[in-house]
Amino acid sequence: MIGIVEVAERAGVSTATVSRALNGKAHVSARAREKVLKAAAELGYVASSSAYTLATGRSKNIGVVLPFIDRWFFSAVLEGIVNALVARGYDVTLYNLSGGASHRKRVFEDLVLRKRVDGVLTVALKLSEHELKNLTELQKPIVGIGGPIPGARSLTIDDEGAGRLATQHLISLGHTEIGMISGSPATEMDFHQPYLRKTGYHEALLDANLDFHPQWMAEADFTIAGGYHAAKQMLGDPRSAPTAIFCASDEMGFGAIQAARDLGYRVPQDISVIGMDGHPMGMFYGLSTIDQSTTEQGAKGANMIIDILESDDEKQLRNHQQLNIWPIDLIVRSSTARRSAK
Amino acid sequence: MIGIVEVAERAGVSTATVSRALNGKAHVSARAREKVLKAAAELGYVASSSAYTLATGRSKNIGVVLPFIDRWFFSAVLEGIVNALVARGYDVTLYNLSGGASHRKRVFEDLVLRKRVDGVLTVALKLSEHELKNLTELQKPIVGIGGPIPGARSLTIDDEGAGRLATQHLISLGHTEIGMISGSPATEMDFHQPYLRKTGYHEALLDANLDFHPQWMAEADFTIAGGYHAAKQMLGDPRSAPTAIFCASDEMGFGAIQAARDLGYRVPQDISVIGMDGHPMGMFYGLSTIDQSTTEQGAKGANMIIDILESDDEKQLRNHQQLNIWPIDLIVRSSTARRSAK
DNA sequence: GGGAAAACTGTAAACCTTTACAGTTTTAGC
DNA sequence: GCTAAAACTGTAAAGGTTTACAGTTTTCCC
Repeated sequence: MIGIVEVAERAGVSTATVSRALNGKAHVSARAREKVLKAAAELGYVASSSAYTLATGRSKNIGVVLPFIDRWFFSAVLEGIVNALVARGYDVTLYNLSGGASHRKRVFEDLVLRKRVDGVLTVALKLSEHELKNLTELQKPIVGIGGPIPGARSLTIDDEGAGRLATQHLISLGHTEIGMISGSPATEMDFHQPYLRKTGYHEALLDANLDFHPQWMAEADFTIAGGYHAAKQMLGDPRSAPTAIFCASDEMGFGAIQAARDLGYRVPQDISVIGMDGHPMGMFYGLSTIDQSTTEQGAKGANMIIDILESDDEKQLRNHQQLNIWPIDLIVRSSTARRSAK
Repeated sequence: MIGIVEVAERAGVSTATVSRALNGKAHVSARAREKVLKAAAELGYVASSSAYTLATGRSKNIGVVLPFIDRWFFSAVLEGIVNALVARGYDVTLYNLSGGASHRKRVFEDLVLRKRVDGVLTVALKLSEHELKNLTELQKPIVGIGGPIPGARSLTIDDEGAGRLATQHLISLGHTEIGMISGSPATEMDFHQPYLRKTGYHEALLDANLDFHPQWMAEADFTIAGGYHAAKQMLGDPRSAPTAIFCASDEMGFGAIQAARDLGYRVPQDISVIGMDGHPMGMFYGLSTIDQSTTEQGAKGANMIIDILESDDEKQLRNHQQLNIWPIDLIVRSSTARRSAK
């Protein structure tokens, strides 16, 4: 086992100097620094991170908490987060919450508090007051990606505006009977997105003086299967079927397109579908969408938290409400078209 | 800041007893244990993981190294890994290798060696001899998921058998002109899968006495876009177009179906397509496939490494070649059908 | 060349736990 | 009730780093 003392001996200096040299601190002569670097390289020395953490109280490790990993949105955010954090010399420890309430409690009280992480990044998560308090008390910065966290910093798109924009796109194509497949509010892990996107949809209809019928509103779970079943239900009754559907996620959009085809509809001649998120498969299925450059958003969130941690201003560490709005783009493809005469 | 001494004081015992009680060790009276548990709960005490690691040499943390996060296969494996590890009380630290060679070197030499992890799980990764040596020297167990690691344990499907099975399925439907879209061997991060699956394909053709033409073999990068372009090229020339295609991943299968449709082919009447992996979208696009229950495979790999770590047998920690074969399933859907008369 | 200031370096304490070892109490058997 | 053994408990060292503080060397200016 080779530690800092071995390096110190080989370089002919004290451990303090080795530490200073290796961490790029001031008060080390150029000659000493060079000797240390050489000795460390020759011995292949790497400081023990647990000893470092114990001595400094910093772990150079960020905890990322998300409800799912294998759904596209989350894995895309995670990709952005991990790359950005590694680029800045931080590790990332992953916590996922699909294990139920007791598991969730354990994650927050046990793991997160073990001084393992310097900060916490949550993705599309609603924290309970208790959880937030836990984190806040420890003076660990929290940044929420994909939805506002009351009392903490967050980075999120304007979900209401996104819902409005998608709906307005359909209206501008002449559609007057517009359905929506939204997320179910029951899903405990998510935010107000379902609600906010729905609000945007309603507002756009209202602004355009369009009718709204309850059968044009369905709830699903953000998956292809969910979108498929919801769309089939909505489009199955020819008396009330809308001519366009706004889906609160691209996956649900894929499902909706498939359901429409299975029912004999042509997309977009008979029915227009617009999704949301910017899933890479969208390009291949021609799905119009609201793009939110998910991976870049993850990277931005990661950089936000490191900026806070590395700020000289101690006060930065304290959490406080702050809302950063991330821009979105309307991408028009071949799943939306002008309403055809019935 | 509340530490073990505060708990000891409150419980009226020594820190040694607190430690033993909290870690479920023997040699603690029922009464003492109860007092400690009560005090710890009241104070909300959680042991510092860095101090724990420093004292014991164990981090209760597994490093997971993968080439991508936002591609389905990898995120599905990761989901399985994380859930299994958390269930057994381990954290997971993520390393991804999309940052190029220098980044890769840093991951292996720097981060992995900082005593941060008790073991390493690699996904579809080929380790250099140097990297393997680094890990082996530290007596840290390594388990490779999705491809054999020479000199270490691995959990993988029989890729050659999978290629043979997919091809035989097409042959059994009467196809005689069968193309394949395989991975490119250039992609440094992956394994022999491209090669092995291709071998299985060739063997099946040989066994059935079928011809093979070079234009029936294309290489792509495992993405939808890659599969799309490769299939378009292969199917574009009516003189040499095959009547069935085996794609080495479901994503490429999706792309191939789309390309076929864009060229005016009907699937499966004019052309059969079979993919591989078991992507959840396959169900919606009716893609026949070879399923390898990816998430469960991740969980199994995670459990393998913990079993090694928690084994009483010290020798277990040493790495040695060991190949565990994971079973696969042929799933027939609506993208493959009997060859129709031309 | 002398002195003060600046720059550098080393010693040792601190970070918080686990655990070997030694010491104490309880149990069990006669 | 005594003794030996078993069970429990506490003290203190160890784990590997960072850093405050004190001590040493160098620099710079007159």
